[in-house]
Amino acid sequence: MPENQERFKMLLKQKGLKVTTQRIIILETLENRPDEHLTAEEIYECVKQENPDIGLATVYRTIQLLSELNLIDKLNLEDGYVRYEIGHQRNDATTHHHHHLICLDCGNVFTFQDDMLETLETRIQDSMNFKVVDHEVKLYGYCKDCQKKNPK
Amino acid sequence: MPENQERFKMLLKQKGLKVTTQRIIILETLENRPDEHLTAEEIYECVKQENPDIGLATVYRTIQLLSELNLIDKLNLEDGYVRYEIGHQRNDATTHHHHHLICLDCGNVFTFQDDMLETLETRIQDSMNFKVVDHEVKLYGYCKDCQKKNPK
DNA sequence: TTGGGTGCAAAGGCTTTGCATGTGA
DNA sequence: TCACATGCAAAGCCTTTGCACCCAA
Repeated sequence: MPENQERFKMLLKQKGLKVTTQRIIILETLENRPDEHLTAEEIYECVKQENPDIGLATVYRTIQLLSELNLIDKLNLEDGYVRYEIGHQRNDATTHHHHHLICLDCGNVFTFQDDMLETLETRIQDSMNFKVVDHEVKLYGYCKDCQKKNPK
Repeated sequence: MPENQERFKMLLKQKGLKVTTQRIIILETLENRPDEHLTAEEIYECVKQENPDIGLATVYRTIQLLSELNLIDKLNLEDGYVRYEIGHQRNDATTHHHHHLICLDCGNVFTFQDDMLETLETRIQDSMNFKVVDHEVKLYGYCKDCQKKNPK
């Protein structure tokens, strides 16, 4: 798990950037919550518990940095906040993301992996002459628990 | 094509809302650009040519109304603007959208329809107990023309 | 007539930026 | 030492809201 941290430090050095306490804490915070999808404000709240003096601007700047380095992924649920999650391990070199199931009732976000999209991409590539390099899939609906709570 | 307009007028009356010049012009503007994905500001600029006195707030309010009535679709390209397009004709009762191909080079947005997603949805429904009611798919890559311009 | 609609300007709310100070290498 | 990083507050920017006036029905 601290694999990401090593990678982060390496990438920072490579770019002539500095390894600061704040940057490490922010990455750790995200690593400790692998299945959550936190807003900048939520990350800020978590991080403040470790380092009360940190500024929200630093959170925003670090998030942006982590995102550029592909260590975290963005997720936009169209509710006015951009959310972030630690990048999921990839054993190949692709930048393909996993996908999201968003419950319209409780708002929970679940993730899934499916390689059917690869087939779709090939099809698009052939039929429309469009070279796909990345994709994003969001499925909206009702999760198991919410279906039970509100049957019908 | 003015089918949407009739539908709009009907829905407005049904809800006790009024058919105003502004509302009609805004819908017409979107109908006249079926393959574009306009921001509120862009819609405002177009609409001002028909009615220079219109206010940006009215555009925002009408867009929201049209969106709630499912006459237009939202599209978020994560560039800080929400975009809108006239709803594409559906001969069934589903709310499924078409999908988008977004060129990372020229920024153009292309649309495509593919029913493979239905299969994916069924699969998710079975394997994860998640009842899918809507979906959104975005494929990022390079369009035909940009591939020609920048071969590699 | 009258309740919804519009225009304008101001306010909101998330995110970015400027600047003086702090700090890792 | 010194360039990069941080904190704070201010500014940006898209969007929403308050309010007085306007106009479909």
